[in-house]
Amino acid sequence: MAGERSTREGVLVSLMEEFRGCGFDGVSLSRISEVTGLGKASLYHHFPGGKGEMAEAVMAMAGTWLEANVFAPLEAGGDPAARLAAVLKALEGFYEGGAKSCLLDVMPLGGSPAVRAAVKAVFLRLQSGFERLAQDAGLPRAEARARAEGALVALQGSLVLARGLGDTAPFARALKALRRDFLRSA
Amino acid sequence: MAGERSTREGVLVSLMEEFRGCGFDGVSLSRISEVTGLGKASLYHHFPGGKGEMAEAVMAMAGTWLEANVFAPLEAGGDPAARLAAVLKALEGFYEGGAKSCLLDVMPLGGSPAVRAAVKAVFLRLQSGFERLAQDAGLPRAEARARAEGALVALQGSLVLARGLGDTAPFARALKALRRDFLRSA
DNA sequence: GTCTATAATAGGATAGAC
DNA sequence: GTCTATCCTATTATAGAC
Repeated sequence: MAGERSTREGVLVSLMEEFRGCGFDGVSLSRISEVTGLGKASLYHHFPGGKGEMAEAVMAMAGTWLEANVFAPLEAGGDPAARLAAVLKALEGFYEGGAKSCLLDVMPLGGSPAVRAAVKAVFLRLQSGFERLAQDAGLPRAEARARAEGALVALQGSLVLARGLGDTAPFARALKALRRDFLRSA
Repeated sequence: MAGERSTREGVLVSLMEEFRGCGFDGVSLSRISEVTGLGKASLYHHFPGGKGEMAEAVMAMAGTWLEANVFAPLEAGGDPAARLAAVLKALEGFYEGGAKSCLLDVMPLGGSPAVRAAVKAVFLRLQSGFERLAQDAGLPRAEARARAEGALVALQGSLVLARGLGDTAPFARALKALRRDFLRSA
């Protein structure tokens, strides 16, 4: 997910960094022009729909990344413990240990209905993916559902706390607790 | 905390609703003028520092509310179960059952250093307040610390999830779990 | 304390050359 | 595909009358 600046993907990576750092409304086209190295007109060549389309494209790219690094392990067969470890490691990297905010948190504010719909869809798929993982580990359906929601709450909440405190430790502790407890039998 | 629109407190209540609904950058002075019923010049009469000062005033008012409805019960003596119940009931009302976002989540994006400092201070005080409550219930210090952080994570995370899903149920479940488990002996 | 009016700037978006 | 130049609107903020 590293980005050469000249490719579309590189532009989107820079865009994502801006959006998750400042939120949709906090990012200006001038700023986007700076960080991507592209003039405003060039940006409109790539994203005729303007800032709204840029946000949707960022959500789509994040979706692609999630597909490969989170949904796939969650929904694949195989050892639940290994799948959990893979997912948490991927998320730890994505959030840079708690230093970066989550698009699912910051994008709904100011984002278009399409962006909000994407956020909702991702939350639902994460929920069912974690639920599937917990069930594969032998947990009953109701308990699996509760743990899946708990995992999403822990990830989002600890990121909010980490940002507010300017300290990544809460996120690190949340990951540690998930590794320890998520699959533990009831 | 109900607001007549003409008093300073009423203006601040309207302001807080806007800020927590759209974030700092998502709120314009025109919008603020609409919802408060005051012209822009009048707003600058009350808040010479402009939007930044309005945000700081909102944080201050929220701090006052927290003082009376959350910090006081957390830090008071008396039955821990009753204090927990009072705090959670107050928070449930403040967030309207999960329908409203938290300033601690949305204000750091775009907010001034003063606002971010206020957010951090509130998180620290909440952390130590919940920790005190758990200790008063007989939990060892380390466990009390962990539960306090867990409570903040659960509140923030469930609010993020509720907003993203457009469904207050995660917040309701988080409150229920806190009522059930926060003081339970280890 | 509130208003109307207005400035000054930043924001999103487009035209047209290269 | 990218650029410079420009447009239009919204935004923040202020002046000055009442």
